[in-house]
Amino acid sequence: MPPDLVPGTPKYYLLKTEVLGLIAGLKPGTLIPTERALAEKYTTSRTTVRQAISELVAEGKLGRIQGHGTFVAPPKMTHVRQLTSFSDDARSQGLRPDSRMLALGVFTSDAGVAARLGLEPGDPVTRLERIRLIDEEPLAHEVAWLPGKLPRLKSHLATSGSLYAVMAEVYGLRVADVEDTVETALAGPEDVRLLGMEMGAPLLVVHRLARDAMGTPVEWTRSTFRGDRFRFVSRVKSGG
Amino acid sequence: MPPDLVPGTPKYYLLKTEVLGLIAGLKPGTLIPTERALAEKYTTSRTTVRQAISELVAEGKLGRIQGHGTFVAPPKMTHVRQLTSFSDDARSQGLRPDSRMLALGVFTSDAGVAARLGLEPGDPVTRLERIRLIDEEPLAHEVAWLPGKLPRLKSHLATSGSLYAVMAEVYGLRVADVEDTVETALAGPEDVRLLGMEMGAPLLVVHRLARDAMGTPVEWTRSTFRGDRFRFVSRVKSGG
DNA sequence: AGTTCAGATTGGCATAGACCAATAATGTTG
DNA sequence: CAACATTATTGGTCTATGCCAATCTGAACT
Repeated sequence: MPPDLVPGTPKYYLLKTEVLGLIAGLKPGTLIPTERALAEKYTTSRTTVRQAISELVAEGKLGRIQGHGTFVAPPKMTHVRQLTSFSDDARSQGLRPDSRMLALGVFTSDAGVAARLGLEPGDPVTRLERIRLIDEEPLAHEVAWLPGKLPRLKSHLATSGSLYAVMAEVYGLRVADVEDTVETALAGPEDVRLLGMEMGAPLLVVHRLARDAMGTPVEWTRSTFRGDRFRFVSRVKSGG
Repeated sequence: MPPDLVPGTPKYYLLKTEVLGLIAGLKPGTLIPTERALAEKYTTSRTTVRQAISELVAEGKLGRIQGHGTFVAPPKMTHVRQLTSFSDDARSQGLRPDSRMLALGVFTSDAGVAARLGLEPGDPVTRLERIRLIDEEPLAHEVAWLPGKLPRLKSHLATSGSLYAVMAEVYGLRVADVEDTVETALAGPEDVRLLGMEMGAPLLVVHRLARDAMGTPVEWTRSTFRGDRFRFVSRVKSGG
């Protein structure tokens, strides 16, 4: 192990840099030594090795499977979020996008949803919950709230696949501008189940409020992205 | 402790929910019981307590100071990132923005910076490194690369404070559109030193490429935000 | 009252070891 | 040969414990 140049740097952090050097240049999927082997090699405890590995996993540099081993992770994918739809964006990058609908229904809005969509609490709203996939891999968990009832949305979605296209062409809801709020969170059991990620790994939580040309809200969405596998891009063009 | 409704949920995660309930409604700054006290109260080990607390700290719900204790963290602040400047944005929200310049100089561009700014490697570029503060608190660490030499930038910045204003008014570099890439990372010793955060806490790393009306790059910036304390908002208006 | 220094308190890091759960490898059996 | 049962391997969780570092407390001393 290289010398501790900055006094006070924890051992697990030094080990982390060590492992980083170890995997530099290795192909994604390559197995690295087991935790027990690393602990012995660097004369430390498995606890310390696990702290180092855990951070590298959280950063998306390593992956691990219980009973199998720890391996070099594939590089992050980029998700471009524009005014256009998820599926069109992905396809334009040469990726294979897909969606799995988990739930679709009409509810009476609570205070939070009503405030965001500019409705009165109790007004009907449509709730659409989906898993977004790219190349068969879960990318995000989305819950979208749309104002009103939107009859036969399910069949329209099955045909088109693109929510924004259906909103515009069938219901006349045209998105003119959006506001994205990005923050971090850590994966809990729900995220682990839906997105197949690690407990405690960082998430990008994106809230989107979309409005039409009149400034009337037409969509309120909460998306949960795997922070270890994806980046998020948003383009802002000035009105001129 | 409430029953383990989902079989297999780790004890540290149950404890996390427990502590969340404990701090619900408490004012920011309120101290919670010590790690040793919590371990005894919930008949578990300090290691498990620390795993639960550490995740709550990473999520920005708790803070802790060695030798002092663990306390309820203040709510996240919102940073709106528009085409306008950091300082104007912050002031419009009633916050007190500030900057500390760490370094300013002219360099010959390496391959990465040259590619992003549309230059040839070796062309001169200006590098500006700053810490962004809101209400005296470090918010972000920024390194900006601007094409060319920009003479007397330092004194101009000292007068105006706003980089975008100086770029436009003095050097004729007008930002017409930007592309932000957001991803997660974990805090290392450098981030801890500059932003005063926890080792291993999640960061929002934002890369911004700004172009003028002709599509010529005028700024390439890497910003590191504290994910536990801030959210990031970007507004996209359609050209129509 | 103010200062200084010693101890107690609290979080930060690390160790050693145990057992569980998922996977892979192996051997056995029909 | 295929299907199944057994065993070994590997990561996941948890315990118990020790020492270090930063902070706070309070007594002793100006």
